[in-house]
Amino acid sequence: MTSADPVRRSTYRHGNLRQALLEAGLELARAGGHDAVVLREATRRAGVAANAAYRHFSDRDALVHAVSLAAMGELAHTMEAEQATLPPSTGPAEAARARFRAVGTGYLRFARTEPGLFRAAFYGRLDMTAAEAAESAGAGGLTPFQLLGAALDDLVACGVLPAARRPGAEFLAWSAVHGLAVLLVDGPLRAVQPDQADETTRLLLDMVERGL
Amino acid sequence: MTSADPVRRSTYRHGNLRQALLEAGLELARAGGHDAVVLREATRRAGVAANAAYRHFSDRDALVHAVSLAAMGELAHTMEAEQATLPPSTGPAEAARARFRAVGTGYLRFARTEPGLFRAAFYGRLDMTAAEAAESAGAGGLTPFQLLGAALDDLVACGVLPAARRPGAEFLAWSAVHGLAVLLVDGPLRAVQPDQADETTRLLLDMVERGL
DNA sequence: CCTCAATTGTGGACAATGTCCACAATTGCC
DNA sequence: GGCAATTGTGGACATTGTCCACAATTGAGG
Repeated sequence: MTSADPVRRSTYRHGNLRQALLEAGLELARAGGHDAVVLREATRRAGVAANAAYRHFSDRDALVHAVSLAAMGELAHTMEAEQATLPPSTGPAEAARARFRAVGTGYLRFARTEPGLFRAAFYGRLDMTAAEAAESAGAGGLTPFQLLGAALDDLVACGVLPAARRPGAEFLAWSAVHGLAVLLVDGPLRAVQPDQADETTRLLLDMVERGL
Repeated sequence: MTSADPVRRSTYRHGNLRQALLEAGLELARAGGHDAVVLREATRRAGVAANAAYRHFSDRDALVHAVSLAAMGELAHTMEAEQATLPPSTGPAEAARARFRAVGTGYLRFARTEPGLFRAAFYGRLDMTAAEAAESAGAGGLTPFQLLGAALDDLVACGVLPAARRPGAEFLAWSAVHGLAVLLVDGPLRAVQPDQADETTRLLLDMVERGL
């Protein structure tokens, strides 16, 4: 089942090829990560000749990069959704703590629910500009990285995290959560049972909270 | 400069093709990570027809996997070297702490020094058996994962780490260090300056020590 | 309304790669 | 000394990314 949906069109122009290619690329990435994003298959799904893609993406890499940003956007959505499910807390400090943990659990939920998109989100030859690009943002307009930063700011504002520890804290928390995600998704920990993964997630966030 | 060293040989048999392919694969991985390991190029460098590889590896994936294990072995060596440079410590607790940190700094040194091998070490469709395979061991016979476990055991033995926190601790420490490594090597943090990476490494290990 | 240039798609081609099949050279065991 | 297993070779095929020349369509300016 390589090519699906060979859309026949009557007009010579496609109309919205760039978007169609991006969506096809996202589907491919969802199924197999960034290196499952194959240009020709995307054009096939869009019902268009292979070369047409080059009118919208200079390169296969350009398509993959666009897919990366979109995948990061989906990650942001999952993180927002996780924060939205939080029960009302007792106090502001507890609320800030819960929001912070939700950033991590949302991140890991996404990685385990959409492993292909997760891998695609972080392997497109990207730098920090990608982590702050508007295309990578969720409904609230914040990228995953910015959601983490906001949660950390809240921790400081509520006195949970000493201000002296704030600088660079995003990279520490990010590293810990990202590391577990990578090990679970396509690292040596891929075989662990879901409930064990949940438990490890909890322990990891405990460690981060204590250690930050 | 695709194929180098087109070794001419007089005998029909190569003599040690498997090893030659593995070494060629390691060189390719060193230069470009696991997906730079291309079967035909490896055979070219070994001075042999492309199909000869199939007598020793069932698949390209099998070659990549062997390269992964070998790369993990090199990682183990770097970690051992890092531990070997430790100055004599004041007490056993300090020594255990230093050995533990050396595991992390060695890991990150390897990732930054040999990014290609590092990537290759962790993307070969591997599970925990790879982390404990003899091929992945260093001079001391321990794999990177086992070196970490030993360091944690020492922490417990010296009373630095409560025994109740020991179960699963390797996965927490590993996640944190691995995450930073991945973000630095081909994640969004690839552009940070070396001294900033050093500083972040230090902060990360502080966090882990406090939080474990 | 008509022309003409810019835009967007098409078709054919090329090199590279992983992998398969049939065949050849060599080795070593009985 | 013969014969079967092992190890390499040669040629082939499908797939992919990418390039070049060309075709269809669109839209702006006269």
